Amino acid sequence: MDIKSKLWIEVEGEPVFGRGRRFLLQAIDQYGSINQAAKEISISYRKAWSYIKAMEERLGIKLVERQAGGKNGGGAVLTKDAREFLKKYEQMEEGIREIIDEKFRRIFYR
Amino acid sequence: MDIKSKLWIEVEGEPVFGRGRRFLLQAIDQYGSINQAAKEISISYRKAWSYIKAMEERLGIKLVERQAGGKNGGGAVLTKDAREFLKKYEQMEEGIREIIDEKFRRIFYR
DNA sequence: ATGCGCTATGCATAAAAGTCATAACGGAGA
DNA sequence: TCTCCGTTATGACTTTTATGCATAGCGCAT
Repeated sequence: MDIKSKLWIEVEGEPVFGRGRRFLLQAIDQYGSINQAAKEISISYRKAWSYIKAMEERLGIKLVERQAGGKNGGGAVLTKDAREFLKKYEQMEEGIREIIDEKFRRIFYR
Repeated sequence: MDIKSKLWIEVEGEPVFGRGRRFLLQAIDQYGSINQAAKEISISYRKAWSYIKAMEERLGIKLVERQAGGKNGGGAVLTKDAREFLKKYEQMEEGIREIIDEKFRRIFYR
């Protein structure tokens, strides 16, 4: 028996940011390409693209600067806003998992 | 922008208990009927029934004692095991929401 | 006997998620 | 200049999951 938790941010009742999207942005930052990032975190390009589109629409912020064609076929980089948002979200998650796990052990397996 | 969180328990990777199921069991306890409970928390009887079935199968514990037919058409009551489980889960949720909300405000709206 | 409100469940429908196919872009190298 | 490559960008289809509908059976009370 395991405890699980999710943490996400909504705008007008629609999810805009969570763990999966965090992974995606981090991977884009690392690999410089949506395509490569998607492969790395094992989701389809289509899905990654939809995530980004939805995030940007709902937050009203440009998160990923894209280029189709050109050197290496193009690529994508995070905007400054994206980095700031990411940082805040990381702080948000920090420590929460531990609190929950500890509580679970204490209550269910004391 | 709001922060949301979910907390649930899994057995072998399958969810067995979360907030929705907690509401359901509490409502059954209160109303003495799956049907009435489902109406009260605005889900279909079908869904409530599926929840209970899955929970019982995965936990391997009988949670709800049911009777079809009889006085008042029958009804349902929680088993002792269900009450114990419910109590533990309630303790589990307690305080976590507050921690998350506080953290969210501090980080995103400081 | 009949009615009532309940449990029980198969089946159809709807919604969501995932997959596939295709187009366009623009630098690099032949 | 022209083709190739890896990328972004989407529409359309398929598969899976969730939801809702319809119907049957139960047993007390009247």
